[in-house]
Amino acid sequence: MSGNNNNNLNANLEEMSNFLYDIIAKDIADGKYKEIAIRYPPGPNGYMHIGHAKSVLINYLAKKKFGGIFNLRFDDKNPVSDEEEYAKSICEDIKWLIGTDPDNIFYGSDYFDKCYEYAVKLIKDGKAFVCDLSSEEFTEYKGDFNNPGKESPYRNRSAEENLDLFERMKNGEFEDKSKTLRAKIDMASPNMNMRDPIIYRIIDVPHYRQGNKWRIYPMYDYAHPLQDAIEGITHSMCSLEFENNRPLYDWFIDNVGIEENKKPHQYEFAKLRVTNTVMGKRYLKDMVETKTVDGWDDPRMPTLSGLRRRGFTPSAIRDFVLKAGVSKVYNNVSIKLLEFCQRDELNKTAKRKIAVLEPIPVTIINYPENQTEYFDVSNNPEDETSGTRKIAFSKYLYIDKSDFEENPPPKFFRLKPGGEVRLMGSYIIKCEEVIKNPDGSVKEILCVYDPETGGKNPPDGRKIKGTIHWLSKNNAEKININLFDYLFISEIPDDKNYAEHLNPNSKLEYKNCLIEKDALEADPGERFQFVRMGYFYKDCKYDGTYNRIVTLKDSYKI
RNA sequence: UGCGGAAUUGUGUAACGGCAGCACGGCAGACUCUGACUCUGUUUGUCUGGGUUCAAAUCCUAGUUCCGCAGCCA
Repeated sequence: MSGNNNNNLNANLEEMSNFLYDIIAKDIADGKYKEIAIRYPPGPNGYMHIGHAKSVLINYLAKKKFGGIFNLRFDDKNPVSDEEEYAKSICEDIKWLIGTDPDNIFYGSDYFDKCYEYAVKLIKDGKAFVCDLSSEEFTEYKGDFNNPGKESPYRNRSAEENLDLFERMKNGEFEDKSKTLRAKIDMASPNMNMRDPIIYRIIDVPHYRQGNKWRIYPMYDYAHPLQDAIEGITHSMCSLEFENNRPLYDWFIDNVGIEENKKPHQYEFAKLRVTNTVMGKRYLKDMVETKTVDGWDDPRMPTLSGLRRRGFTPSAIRDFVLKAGVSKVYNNVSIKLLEFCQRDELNKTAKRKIAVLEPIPVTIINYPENQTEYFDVSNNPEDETSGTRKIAFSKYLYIDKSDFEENPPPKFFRLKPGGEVRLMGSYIIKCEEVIKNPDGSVKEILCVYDPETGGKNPPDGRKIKGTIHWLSKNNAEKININLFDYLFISEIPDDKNYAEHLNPNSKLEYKNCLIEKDALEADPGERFQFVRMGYFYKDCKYDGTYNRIVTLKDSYKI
């Protein structure tokens, strides 16, 4: 299906290196671990995008490189936002991306009992307390960057009282938001995360997986390290914005009583950003809701479902992510790198087909009326094993509107009045006459063909610079073509004013395009290069519609 | 402003005291029955100022800029 890039999950493991893998390699060299345990922990509250792909791949490839296990763990501890549908799509997207299932699929919500036990332990140890402060009071007591916080008046409740209140929180005796369980750390800490953070809050909403079992739900900072510890994760990798949370991560690991040699450790890397699109879940959701795009799987979206529907291959996405690299620098990787990765793969694997976007009739005036002859054309000049196919030639042809210019600019090598051009794979033709519509547009072009040039060079040795694609009337089927391109022409600001940043060419729809007949019999999922137009993929939602995945590079530079 | 991070060419990423390299993009050329591919050439960089050293992107020092943290989000 795909060529060299298909193996980028295996081939480059040896030389694949980044600062995270250096840490792991050192830990293994030091004998700290024999093999590693890694996880990817999405909250099932949205669709995956290409930024998530980076995270998945960093984790999955670490397991491949160093040996061990790779868990998919749904961090599904928020009943308000987490949904089954999202979990399902994430499973699909990951399998599509890495070509296999994770070693395990776990659910953080299955650890709620364990988390509760640990919380009870913290209370008994005098390290957590039930707090009655309201949301507003909590914020006020927390202080700010310049001022230390104030201790909660409920901070010194007895362990017995806390135990009793906490259990009653669990049993649903209190209103939403009326009480929290907080860790007792340091209200004066310069790290805001350490100012007696909330570890449980009351949410009276049924959980998509646990039903009505729980009325209290743990916060990220508390649940995450425990989930890691429960699964025996060795290296917990997350994005940069959690650097300030690491001391808290360690605090919970230390105080909950995880054995020294079973303590997971958190490491941070910069998440992937890509030019000419947006990655934030809020933005993606907003674009769907404002109909800026047609849905989560709109082929212009950076979601994996969108990229998949556009026709991007998982191997190209992997290649892209690996080429973009891993560091701690705030980055903005060019979309052109993704396009390059996709072209690079498809150039080697995609069969060539001739398609005409905007057909103009061409009549070969010196060709017999009822004659058809067939030329052998390579399916892929890059791949000798791809074989050839037959293309029909007759008196009545179509060429693309863009391949004819009545008043050609300099260095225009395609068809022009009185000029010669090669019809790819067949004859050289010469433009004799242009017939116009009343509005001045081209209605038909009359040409003569040179019988000496069928699939071979002219005997007189003259050089014809231009080669264009074409279709015989009896070898043309109608299709629709969508030309997709990147979404935005510039950064979009916080005001979400998409309109003024949208790329007007991000989606161009063409009806009544023509394609070689036998292309319609293509295998599902097959990708084509429409000669000189780019790489295309049949839209899985709309039969008979082809999406352009990427253009050919500089195809029509004039 | 307190704390935590980060600064290498247009972009991304290497170099871990010893010739600043690679990829993408850009530009120029060669080739071409795809203006693609391929090939060749090419441009541009160590945030700033001091210091240590035979030698600094790398170590020290003082600054600058950018990012993150004050949700009962993650």
